[in-house]
Amino acid sequence: MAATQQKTSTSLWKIGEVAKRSGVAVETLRFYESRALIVPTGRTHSGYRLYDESVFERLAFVKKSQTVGFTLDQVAWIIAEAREGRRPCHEVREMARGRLAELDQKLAELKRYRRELQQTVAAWDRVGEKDGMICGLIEGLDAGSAKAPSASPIGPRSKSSRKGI
Amino acid sequence: MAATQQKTSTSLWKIGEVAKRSGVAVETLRFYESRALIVPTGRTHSGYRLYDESVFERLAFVKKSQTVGFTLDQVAWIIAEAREGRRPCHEVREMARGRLAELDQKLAELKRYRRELQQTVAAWDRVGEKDGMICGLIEGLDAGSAKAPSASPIGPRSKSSRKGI
DNA sequence: ATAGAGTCTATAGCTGACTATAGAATCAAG
DNA sequence: CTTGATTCTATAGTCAGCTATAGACTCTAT
Repeated sequence: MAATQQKTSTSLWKIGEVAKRSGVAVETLRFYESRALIVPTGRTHSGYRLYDESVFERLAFVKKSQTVGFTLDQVAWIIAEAREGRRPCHEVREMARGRLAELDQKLAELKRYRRELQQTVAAWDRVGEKDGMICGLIEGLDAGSAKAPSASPIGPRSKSSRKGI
Repeated sequence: MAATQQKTSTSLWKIGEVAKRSGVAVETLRFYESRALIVPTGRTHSGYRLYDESVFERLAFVKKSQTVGFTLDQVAWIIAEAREGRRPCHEVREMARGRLAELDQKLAELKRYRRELQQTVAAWDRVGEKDGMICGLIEGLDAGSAKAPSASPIGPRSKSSRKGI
């Protein structure tokens, strides 16, 4: 009775313990619950959430899904389907296919950005410090001349190494 | 004197006209002004913004900068520097270098995601429909087992097919 | 008994780049 | 002169996935 952690045959975990073991922050766990991604097995008399082992598998599922690029909404949908006894394999595959296509598109995009940036830098090196524009950022290359209303003016966000590809 | 558009030697544009010609939305133009990216040459007696030709070059600069991945804050900084007569070429190059590194990192990340996703899909094909977990999304591969508190659990966003899978 | 850690709910803020709304004024055409 | 488009300012909302705060409880160790 004096054990540091009380373990029944199927041990139950408080949210902080789950956080520590899973690496997912406490607030995030509650947030996940609000998004129907996880559900505590029960509560203590005082309202503390209690999780069983399966939460770790579930969190792994969520993480894995995120890793391959699914949104939390998608993951929640999959989980809901599975909970209702359905096996949304077909749809999940569709999602995966869609995500793969997106990934390829983004890869191509990023490669384009990269090439463009490198060429711009190279152009600076050639041009040196001419006057007129700021460090030759525009004249460096002539793509994207702000005259096309149709093409989507895509701009990648980047702050530093935040998440978001 | 009865022309559709009054043009002086250096013609001035109203915000809607700038929007139409540049492809940048009116609200975005005002937003850019609030971020010190553009400034109207003047105003009409009634307060309408008036832009001269140079705004298009400026917008091109902004777009170009976005294309290579600079944030609006960075662009604003560059513009402010240039306006004060400085030539922030060195810093701009630093930014570019940093951005290039980021780009490479993200490229690598995306490639990793892609590979992982493809392997997961392939694993599904091999495994078929086993029971236990949802469509084998977890067992398909064993990376990212939600046990590592240190490594940042990076997850890319993707909207794609919102509701209908 | 009390300090301090952990947990609870509810709500608001963060990131970046917009986008939308409300309500008023102004302008151009018929 | 009236209608409708355009513009103005100021403020709030969007997206996704968290993250932080406030204020109240509860649990554990000394």
